[in-house]
Amino acid sequence: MSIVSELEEVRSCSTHFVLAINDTLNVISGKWKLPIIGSLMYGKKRFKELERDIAKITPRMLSKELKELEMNGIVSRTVHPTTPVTVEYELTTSGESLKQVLEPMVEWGVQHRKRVFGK
Amino acid sequence: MSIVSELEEVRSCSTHFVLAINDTLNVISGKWKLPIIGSLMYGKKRFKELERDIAKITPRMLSKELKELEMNGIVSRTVHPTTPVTVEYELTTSGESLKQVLEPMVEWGVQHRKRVFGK
DNA sequence: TATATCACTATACTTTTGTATAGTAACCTG
DNA sequence: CAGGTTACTATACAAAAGTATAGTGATATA
Repeated sequence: MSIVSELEEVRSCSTHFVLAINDTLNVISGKWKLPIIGSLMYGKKRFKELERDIAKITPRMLSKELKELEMNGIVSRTVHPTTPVTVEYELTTSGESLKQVLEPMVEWGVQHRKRVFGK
Repeated sequence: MSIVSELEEVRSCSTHFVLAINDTLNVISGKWKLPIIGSLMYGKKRFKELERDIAKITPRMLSKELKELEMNGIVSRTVHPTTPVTVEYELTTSGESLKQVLEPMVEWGVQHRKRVFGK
């Protein structure tokens, strides 16, 4: 089935429509996923670099969210056998492609804020 | 400040970028907001109609989420003094404009599912 | 008079999500 | 050989989000 006709079908059924959006939502929701993705959009980073980049994140949460992002194919993890080991996290092509959904969210967010708290 | 130059600024700063996306995310996140919005995309609905439309939602959650959506200017609430009272919920123009962010999410969600569970 | 409809609200509870704090193992530097 | 670096994990706890169940008041119908 082509992507175009599949999208037609999903759009026509409220249940499938909501499910597809939830697939996307699950990937980016959680308190720290966006800050992590945002940071990785500037290039690959090591664990400690992310920890320093993202104010107030704890190593537990960073580790947890990175694992989920990796499972979802959004980031890749590469271990370099240096001493001490260094681990690099990087956006996959799927991760990069999230820009197409984040960009409209930025636009809507900015416009919404204007509507809510005057111009 | 124009919307265009403002978007430029937001895109250039990781913190503002994440904040704008979170403004959007907060409006649509929660287990029941998308089903509600999805249902209202087919036209105005009364409380009981929404309750019947959305499988397994409790009146408590429906009431709670509708209140939040109303506060955020996504839905409007109109009371008709019939007996018993009927209350109609409808998407505002802000609510309708969410389509511009939901549509890319549908596309990404469908493509992501293909990538994750084979074609 | 008994039951049903409408649009909710109240109370108590469980589950999920996130925080705080400390610790691990391997190695390098002073 | 004490202290710092790396990338984490373990345990306990607090807060937020969601569920289950019952009840409200006005009115209409059987």
